[in-house]
Amino acid sequence: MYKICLVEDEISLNNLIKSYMEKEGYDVIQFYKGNDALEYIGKEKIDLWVLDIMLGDSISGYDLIKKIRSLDKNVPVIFTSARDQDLDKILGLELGSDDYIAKPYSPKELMLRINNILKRVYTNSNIIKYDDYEIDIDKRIVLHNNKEINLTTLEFDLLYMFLSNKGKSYSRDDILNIIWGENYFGSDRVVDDLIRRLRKKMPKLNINTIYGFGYRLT
Amino acid sequence: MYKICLVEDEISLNNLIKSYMEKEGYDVIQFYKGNDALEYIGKEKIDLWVLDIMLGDSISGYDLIKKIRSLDKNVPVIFTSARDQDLDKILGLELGSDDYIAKPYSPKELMLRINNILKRVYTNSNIIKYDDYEIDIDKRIVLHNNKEINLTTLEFDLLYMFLSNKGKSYSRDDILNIIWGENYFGSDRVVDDLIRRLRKKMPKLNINTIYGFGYRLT
DNA sequence: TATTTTTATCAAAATATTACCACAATGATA
DNA sequence: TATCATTGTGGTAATATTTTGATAAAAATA
Repeated sequence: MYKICLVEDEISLNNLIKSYMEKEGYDVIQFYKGNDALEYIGKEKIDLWVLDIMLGDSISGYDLIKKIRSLDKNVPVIFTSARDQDLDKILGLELGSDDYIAKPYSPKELMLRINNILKRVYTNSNIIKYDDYEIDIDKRIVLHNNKEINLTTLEFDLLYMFLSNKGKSYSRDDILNIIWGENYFGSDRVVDDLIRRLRKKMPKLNINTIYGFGYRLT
Repeated sequence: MYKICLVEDEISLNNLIKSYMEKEGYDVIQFYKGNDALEYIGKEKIDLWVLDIMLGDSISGYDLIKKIRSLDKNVPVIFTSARDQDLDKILGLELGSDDYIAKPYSPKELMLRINNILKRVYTNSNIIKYDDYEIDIDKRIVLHNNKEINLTTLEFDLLYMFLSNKGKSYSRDDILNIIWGENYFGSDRVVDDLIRRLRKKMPKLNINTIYGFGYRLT
């Protein structure tokens, strides 16, 4: 599920857009004040920002984009504005995959744009999301709030096994066969330790122990 | 400098796109009305057309493309449209190097498409940049601050493999298959050594080792 | 509750993998 | 054939990872 952060000081518009987004199945974090949004940046991994340029307080959309970009050069951002001259400023930024939509816009149009952008930016990649983790299968890397978590080959394979069948229970034998292959005949206690290492590196992973059987990711 | 002709009846969108194009360094001729555009066709040499299908007056994008094609069979054209069913009609045309983008589109996306098409159609060099390196794929040469770095065949193939999918992790087997082909049955230690040689010649290349798996260029 | 079985944790030991180098083999070229 | 550039090989050193074994903790069982 994509997480969208919406910053808009017109309260009724903000709520309207939010409900549209939620209807579409997005997870929405909304802010009415630039200050609150500014403080929030970096706390959670956001997939798309929708920023009004003119916010009621001393913080503007420009201030927000600067901080956002300092932490993530690629996350898409859609600006909204009522004034044409703001466009030039935005163009001056030349940063990331930005987009612009002039006020007054129809919520429908905004939603179409959002869908398009998310599809374009995230579709060609093979990325699985879990909590705040982003697991890129092709690159074999795991990001947590844009910071890379370094997994060994076995650890990554185990993680991938769990993710490719979320909720499935794996016996120790299953895991040995999948990760170590059928020619491994050592002790099955290695599984415990691999699980331990993965839990340690990715504490938010919900790996359940099934006593007397094996493990499961929920 | 490329000359782009933009035909779009939504005035604000037209202006927005025009300023994006100019920002990118293109020479833009804009029309709000199909009639004006129709009259203009053939007057100047245009490198790329961006046509809205539904124009406000009696002339549609289809009428324009017919006249354009009667004079130039190859000039690339990008259609824009709000309606899905228009897509089928366009595909039915089967003319020239056309492209299609659905409304509402993000200006960024349109610009990306435009850049790609112009590059594909008008340029025959294919140069990838990485740090201070310039890699010319067709000529198979690498420049570093305008000084040529001499790579062997295998080294260049490896470099090209990495560049064609930046960030992707390649297992040793992947690399053996891609570089040496499927009929190679020697030791996979050749991979290490090829990596070592490439690293030595191009030290700024960020080739990561994935212990127990393979390598990745970031 | 006491006992047994299973799992978690940790650090040291064992193992596996990779970097590096020099040299041998190969293959193209003059 | 001699020369040259390139590629493959094998050994060693350096590194990263995994396994092991001991003990503690937790869960099931009687």
